[in-house]
Amino acid sequence: MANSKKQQLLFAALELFVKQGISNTSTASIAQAAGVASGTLFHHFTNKQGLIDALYRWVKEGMSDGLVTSLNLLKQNSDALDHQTYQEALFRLWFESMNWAVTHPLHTRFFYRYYQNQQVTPSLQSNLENRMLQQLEEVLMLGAKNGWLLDMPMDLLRHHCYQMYLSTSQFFLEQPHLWQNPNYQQSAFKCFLQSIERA
Amino acid sequence: MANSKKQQLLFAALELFVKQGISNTSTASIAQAAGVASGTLFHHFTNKQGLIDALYRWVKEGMSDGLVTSLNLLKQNSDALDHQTYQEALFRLWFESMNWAVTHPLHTRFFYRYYQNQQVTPSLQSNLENRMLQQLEEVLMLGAKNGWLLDMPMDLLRHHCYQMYLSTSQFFLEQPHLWQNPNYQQSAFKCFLQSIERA
DNA sequence: GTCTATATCAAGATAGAC
DNA sequence: GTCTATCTTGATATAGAC
Repeated sequence: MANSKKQQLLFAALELFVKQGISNTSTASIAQAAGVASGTLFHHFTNKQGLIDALYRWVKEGMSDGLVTSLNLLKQNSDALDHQTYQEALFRLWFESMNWAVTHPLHTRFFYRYYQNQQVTPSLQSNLENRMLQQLEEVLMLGAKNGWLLDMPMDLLRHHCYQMYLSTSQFFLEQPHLWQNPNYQQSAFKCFLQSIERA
Repeated sequence: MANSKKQQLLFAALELFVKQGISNTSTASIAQAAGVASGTLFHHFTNKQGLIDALYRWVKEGMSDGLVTSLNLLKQNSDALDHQTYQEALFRLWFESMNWAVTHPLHTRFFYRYYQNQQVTPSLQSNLENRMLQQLEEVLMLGAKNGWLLDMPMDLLRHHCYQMYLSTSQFFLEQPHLWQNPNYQQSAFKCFLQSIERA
């Protein structure tokens, strides 16, 4: 079946890329790991770069999907929003993101490692990136408008939040058992919240 | 002269790796850019990996050198240390780091891009990494001991600080003119300080 | 769509003169 | 230490049968 082989190839590539790096992984070995002939890979993807980009898109969309739900919930009730509800919404967003990272180690590692690396076509990368940053900005605007957040330039704030999400998820990804530890879980969020709240 | 050619090769590699990525850069093109014969590269480095690792070490040591000075200043006066002096020391440390990043864009980009990427030999990478993290921990212990910092697990705190340094320097590196803007400069530090201080 | 077999080629690395 | 010339390999990508 067409789609099945394509999926198998993507998944095999994900595993190998994370384990050994993209440039150390030959298309032949991907095909083999997927249980597919080497020529078949080039039926589904125009070339190795095409496979890399498709994989990146696939992974990134998986990451976004989880967030979009939480984000929409928050934006629906944006008219009558009090400070506490906003904080709780931020927490849910944060929590879901971390949870997704810890439960999808391969995806997260791949994304994190090839984020801003020339091995993924840069234009594709920044397109997907911008979509996510834009959504994040909407959420932050809600808080800034109400004076709940630090008075700082929005682009810097947005960058900071995004990077804190990336770096914290990376921390828990490396040590998943710490994500089960309430002290770590709460400290991480407190640190995040404190970094952006108006003092 | 021996050392000169070696340096030229390192610098040419730095430029090309940052511009096109490591795997898209052939040893031949590095030699050419350095104005050196292709065989000469393999006299100075055992192979391409050797060059990559040497470059990584070189860059990382350049980054650390600046910090060590600031760090020592702080540790010398650690006996009689008040809160304000500690905050000022943190600021100096932060400021020097950012400044170094903005004034050394190639080094910083290279480091940032190949940080935790399989393209640099992992054991080398974590050795250099640990040295820096250990120094950072000493500084944070000073603050934690006096109850000035958020009561959170030290490994998480250390990771957070290191990542904030990386991500913020990356922000200003992409837009160097914003580093000249006091509002951005102060906001960034405030955000950092607020994220780790006891409320 | 999938396979096998193979063409092509570029890049890493070496040999040996200077 | 540096150069030129060359070897070798392994990976991408294609051709063509099924």
